[in-house]
Amino acid sequence: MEHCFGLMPVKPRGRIISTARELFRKCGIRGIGVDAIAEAAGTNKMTLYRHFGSKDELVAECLRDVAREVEEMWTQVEAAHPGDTLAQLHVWLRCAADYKIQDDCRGCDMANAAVELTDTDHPARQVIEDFKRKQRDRLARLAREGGIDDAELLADTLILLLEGARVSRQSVGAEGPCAHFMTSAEAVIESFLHKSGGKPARAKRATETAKAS
Amino acid sequence: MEHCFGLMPVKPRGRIISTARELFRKCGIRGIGVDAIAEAAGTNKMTLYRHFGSKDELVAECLRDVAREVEEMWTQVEAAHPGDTLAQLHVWLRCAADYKIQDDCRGCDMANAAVELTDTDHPARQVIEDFKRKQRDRLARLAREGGIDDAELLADTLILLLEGARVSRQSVGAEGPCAHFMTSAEAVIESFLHKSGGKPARAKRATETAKAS
DNA sequence: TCAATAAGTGACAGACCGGTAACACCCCGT
DNA sequence: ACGGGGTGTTACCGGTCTGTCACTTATTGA
Repeated sequence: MEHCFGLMPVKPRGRIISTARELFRKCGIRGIGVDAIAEAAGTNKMTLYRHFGSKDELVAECLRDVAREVEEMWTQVEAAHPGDTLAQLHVWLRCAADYKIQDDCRGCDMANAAVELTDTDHPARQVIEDFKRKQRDRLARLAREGGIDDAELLADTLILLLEGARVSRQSVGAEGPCAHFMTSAEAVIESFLHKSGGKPARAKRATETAKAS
Repeated sequence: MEHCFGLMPVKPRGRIISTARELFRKCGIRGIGVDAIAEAAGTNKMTLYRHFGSKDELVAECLRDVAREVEEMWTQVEAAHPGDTLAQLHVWLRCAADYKIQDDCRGCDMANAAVELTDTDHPARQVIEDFKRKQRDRLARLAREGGIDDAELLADTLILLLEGARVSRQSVGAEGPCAHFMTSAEAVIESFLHKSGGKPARAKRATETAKAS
């Protein structure tokens, strides 16, 4: 019996990660077994264990893969609006909002894993924390360089809104509170801009100098 | 061997629900077995199944118990500030914020269950959706009666903030973005009050009364 | 070409899971 | 006193889970 892997990586390791991410998302981490993952990836359990050592390590590696993907997305966002940090912020929000539209959306892989993996010593924990912390710092920097006074507070508020939208979608669906995510976020940014008063011009230059480094 | 159940209900059924809620929260729904729950509740698996029929039904019943508890909390909040809906809103936020301070906080049971129970036909799904929908309507009503123009948007924004705070706490801990939840929420309410313009006199008074408590 | 490395196979261990059966017990109201 | 319902106990079923072993086959690079 021959398998047909569309855009799948050729090497087993890549296929396993790709398949595992998909199945973890669909069934939950505890809801799918390594055997099923290996079979869906067109390989077998032994090869999976030779590459990852344990299911927990596979989970951690999948989340590292997610982090890499998001990192790529960020470089694209920066390339699309070089120097204009506020525009980058808006594009980022738009990306997140669009992502939530998808039918099979199951929220944030990182946050879901944090909910499901109750063991605080799980190897994926560090990955999750690092990722979320980096995301927070990046957002705060964007806001700061965008000339917003209370940049940290804005960043945290936006993060809470996004995390909330993703988790709310799984509770009450796409027509629930998460439907207004974009409006909420834009309104929050607007109110912070008004608080900061009028110095967005200099802020823009500051961003460019920062990028030059 | 005698057990010592502090404030536990006397009847097995009550003890099972109470214990199950605690263990589901600590270990995750899929992370604890019915046998362990029954034993921790000072009874056995057979009694558990005679009362609930299946683990899935036990989960649903636990969430119904959560909903009952929150309902009680709401009646207390209303009793504390009768008629002053904005004050009720603030107290509700404060309760949620205080709850998140706890060390063993694992976020919202409902949302966590929605993340963990990937099967859309799970009996707990209906409980979750009903609960979240009711919560949303109640918040919107409070905001509307508090004289806020865009009451639905404010309600949804606050819900997203709260859900986000709860899930973020599990990813990056209490010192992450969720630490600013109260500040974020108050700022959002404030900006909505300003937008509403015309009739903030009554609303503003309500805010101050809430702060005074 | 040939050797080293990667990948596939089937079986198995040991644990745990949800759920059921049969039977003994104990308390409580009549 | 007695009868019945709620409860406790033990054993068991079939299934699934993670992880391992021994062995065969394919791939690759020198």
